[in-house]
Amino acid sequence: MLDLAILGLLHESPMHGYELRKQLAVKLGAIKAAISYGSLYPTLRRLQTAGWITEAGETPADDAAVPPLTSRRGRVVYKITAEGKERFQDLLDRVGPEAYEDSAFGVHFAFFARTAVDVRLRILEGRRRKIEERREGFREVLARAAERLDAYTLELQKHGLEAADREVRWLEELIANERKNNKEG
Amino acid sequence: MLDLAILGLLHESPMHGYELRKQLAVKLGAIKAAISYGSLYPTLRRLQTAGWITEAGETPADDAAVPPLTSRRGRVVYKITAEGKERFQDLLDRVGPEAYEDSAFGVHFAFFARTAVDVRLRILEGRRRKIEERREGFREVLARAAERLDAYTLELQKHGLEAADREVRWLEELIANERKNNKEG
DNA sequence: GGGCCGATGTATCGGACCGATACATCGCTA
DNA sequence: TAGCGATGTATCGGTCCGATACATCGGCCC
Repeated sequence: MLDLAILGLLHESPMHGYELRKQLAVKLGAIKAAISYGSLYPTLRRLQTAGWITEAGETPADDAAVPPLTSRRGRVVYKITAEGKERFQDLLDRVGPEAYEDSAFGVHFAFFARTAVDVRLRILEGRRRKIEERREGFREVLARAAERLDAYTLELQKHGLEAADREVRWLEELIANERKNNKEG
Repeated sequence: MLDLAILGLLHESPMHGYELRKQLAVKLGAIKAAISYGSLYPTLRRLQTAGWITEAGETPADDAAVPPLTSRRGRVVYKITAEGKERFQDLLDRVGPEAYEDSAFGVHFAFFARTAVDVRLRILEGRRRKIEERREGFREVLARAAERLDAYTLELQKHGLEAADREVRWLEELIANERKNNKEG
């Protein structure tokens, strides 16, 4: 998941870790909290080892005269490689059922602008189906067992039902739009 | 987090792992997906080692005549201990900022029926503050950088804003209710 | 001038939690 | 009677988080 997000951002422009995290927090803000450094830096190293990104060395030392006693560790700027771009497209296209899960869906959606139309539709419809099932779960609980639940659990179920319902409608809209643009374009 | 959820459920009645997971899926359905066995069973063992739960042995072998060749491993029913109940109350009462986070908030809320009024209010207000901040974030992005975002990212931000807005209003309602009942009761 | 603080920046470690997998039993139905 | 889906316990590898550490830089107040 992080792989996709990081490759996607670096695809737009080279960046160092800190910046990456901030941009990610904005881009995925609606979906999940900012990712932690405990995930980010190890992942960056892994991506680098895999050859999908490289260090692009921030303005390489024109102040080499400065004694390296306090080994001045500056920012590390990463950029995506050609292999990285391939890998990115691969991750975008090869969508399994995971793509409908809460976290993965958000990341995929965030890069829809770079995703093929049919893949977009497949993801949106899969997601819709999933949320519909979730909604059905809430309905059943509320219909069959409402009297056995305490007030707060009940409230949580109702809130969940409402949220699911709204997400389904949101997805319907997006799907309709996608289909329309698909025909017109 | 799991500790709280499991102790809470076992506080209501003894249960075995599988059942625990199902009940949890219902109780927390609005918040998070069902917890995995890879989390559940290790946690059960941990809670048992800590002395907070014990095995309550499903109707202890009145069929001891059956040869134990196929070491018939039946269901393992767990029940909460006195120490476990103390621990549960402790977890309910000692609320730090984690309790406002997405996952933790849901679990805390699910056991509000067993939570003191002032603690309930503190959690609800903390949560509201947190979501208000999130909402503010969306507003700022939309106001300051909308033209620089692609259509999908924009859509995600708008959806996030709306969801945050609705959650704040939901929390307002709950808080108002809590205050009213507090005075009346 | 000097000290402090918050933002910027890289990095690690332990632990929480998940997804896949394995394996066994039970009751139903084809 | 064979197969299948639900029930049930359990482990393993891997992803990701939260806390923590440490260093620099700019601005602010005294």
